[in-house]
Amino acid sequence: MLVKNKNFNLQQIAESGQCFRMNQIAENKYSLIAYDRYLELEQIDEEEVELSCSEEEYELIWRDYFDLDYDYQRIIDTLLQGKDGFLKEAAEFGYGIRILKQDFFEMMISFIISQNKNIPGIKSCIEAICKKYGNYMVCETTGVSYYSFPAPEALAQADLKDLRELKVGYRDAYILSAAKAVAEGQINLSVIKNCSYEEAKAKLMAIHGIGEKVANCICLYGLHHIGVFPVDVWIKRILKEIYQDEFNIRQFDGYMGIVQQYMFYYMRNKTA
DNA sequence: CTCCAGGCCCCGA
DNA sequence: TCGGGGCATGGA
Repeated sequence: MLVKNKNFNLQQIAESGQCFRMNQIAENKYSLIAYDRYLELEQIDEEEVELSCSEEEYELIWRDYFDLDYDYQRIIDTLLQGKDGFLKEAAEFGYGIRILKQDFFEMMISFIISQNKNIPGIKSCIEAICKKYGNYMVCETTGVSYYSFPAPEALAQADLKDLRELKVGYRDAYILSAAKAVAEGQINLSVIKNCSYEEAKAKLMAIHGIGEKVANCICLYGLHHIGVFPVDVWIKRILKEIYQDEFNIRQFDGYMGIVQQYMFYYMRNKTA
């Protein structure tokens, strides 16, 4: 299944720090596990990506997952035509990144794990959790075996000692409280999906182990509130060192989260 | 070896 | 309401 889009770059997305189960498997080729499925993707050229799935599956899952009906070029152009030098560089550098519409529960747990961890560390914890609490599956089209991300009910039955063995550290209780909140109904997906950003954030922050930053990431990546501006150590560094703490986060009202993604990605990689 | 990571909780002021 | 210490652990 061939997809044409001017702003669809696999490497950029895989390394953007928003998804943790997308990995390079060969030159220009990536694997992805999401929504209980396994997908392989190949960057054919700057504007073309080949997906290892049928057109039906693409229409059902991946078109929406990669937010392919949203015009990211418009935002890139806005930044490139603006007066802000840092944002120009960030837009040029982050060209091809999109904000994925990932699974809500997976984002909850992934960003709880993310606190005080680097991205390779986050990934290894998530894989360990999938292997222990997810389902063993085999992809029909590729024959590749993998573990799905666990359902809330499965993870809610974990005990702290077992979680600790997966090297999640002090986040064990946070993971458990979040899984129980979903499994027991305090957080209901169909309800929170229809909440405003403020309501969703408040519900999330009521969970032990979810603060403002993690709640914002869940809202942005798990609920697709693209106006949200998560502030982590890298963004803090930008706000202080580049803008002397005078950055106006209201200047891109309604899509500040996308701009944030370009800023984060540029700052994290430009000196690496 | 040391330093740091897409932070949060908890405590004392 | 705000600031700082403590926290588990692996990667660099």
